Amino acid sequence: MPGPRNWRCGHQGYFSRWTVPREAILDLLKRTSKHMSAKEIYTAIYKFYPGIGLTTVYRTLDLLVRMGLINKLIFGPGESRYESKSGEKKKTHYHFVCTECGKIIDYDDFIDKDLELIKRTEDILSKKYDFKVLDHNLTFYGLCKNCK
Amino acid sequence: MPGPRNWRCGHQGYFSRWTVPREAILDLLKRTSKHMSAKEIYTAIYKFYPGIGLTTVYRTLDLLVRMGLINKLIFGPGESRYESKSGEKKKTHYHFVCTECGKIIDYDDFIDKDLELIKRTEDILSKKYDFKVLDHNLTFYGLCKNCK
DNA sequence: AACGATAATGAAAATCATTTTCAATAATAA
DNA sequence: TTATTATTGAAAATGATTTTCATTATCGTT
Repeated sequence: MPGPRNWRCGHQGYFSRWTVPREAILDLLKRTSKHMSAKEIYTAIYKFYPGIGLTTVYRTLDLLVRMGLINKLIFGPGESRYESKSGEKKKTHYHFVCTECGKIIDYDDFIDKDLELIKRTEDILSKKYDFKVLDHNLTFYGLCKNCK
Repeated sequence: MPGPRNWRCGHQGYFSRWTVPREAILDLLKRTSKHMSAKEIYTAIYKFYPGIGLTTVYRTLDLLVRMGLINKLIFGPGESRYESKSGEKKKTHYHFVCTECGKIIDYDDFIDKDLELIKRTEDILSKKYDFKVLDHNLTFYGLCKNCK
């Protein structure tokens, strides 16, 4: 069944028509383990659906982010990258980024302690600064084994 | 004494002349507690040094980042922001970013536990993935007290 | 203190990622 | 099957940053 589960009756005002490009982009991101940029997604879809436009890719990615189906990753200057929250990578994870070659490694080892700490920090700081925490980012930068 | 300490004899190949714009930009960042964008820095310097160019601001910020004197902060799409590592804010700290109004709060409370955990994570993961960790980013996103 | 080599500068143009505009297309309700 | 209009794609616009290049100013040498 195509589209987000129950889209026929419950797409919650995010969209009104589930289209071929939307299905193709969501499906691609669910199947890949990579962290793809808009242009990479465009190129991949273009191979089997040459009618695709880069503008539509950007618009669809924005929609999927708002729907909470994918994450937008901003590791530094240049292109943003996207990953699905379901499919290939459903577990919460963080990232290593190689500043030399751009390689990205997902890690979810020992993440319980990380999450515990982050929860604690959120609690303390939301009280102290009266700040409602909605999201966070923990990323490590360095050199991968090929570049160091 | 202007410039990075000992620049006369020890600027380590980063530059060969310490100029008025460089001094002005580094000085501004040392004195402010804000996280300023290139354009904001340009506007601030322009008030007392109207000869300044935005290009020079970008070039100088890049130099200071490479020298390790300032941090470049990328919180999301749009402008990058910069903060001095010495002066106003010498302690290691992390950030809260309000996604509504853009307000940024520095925090360094309870950061010892954060740092300890991050150190441990770095150790474990650099072994497992053979990755040399050089830097990391921990940022919280949400709504500040005025926006929530 | 002035000179000279050249590093650094600033204005304008170029670039890159992303967003907007708008006429054409296609998804869905009737 | 048709009609409505949300969605699309191409092209233009935008915003942040980088590059180009002729001019300027720093600082080692005189």
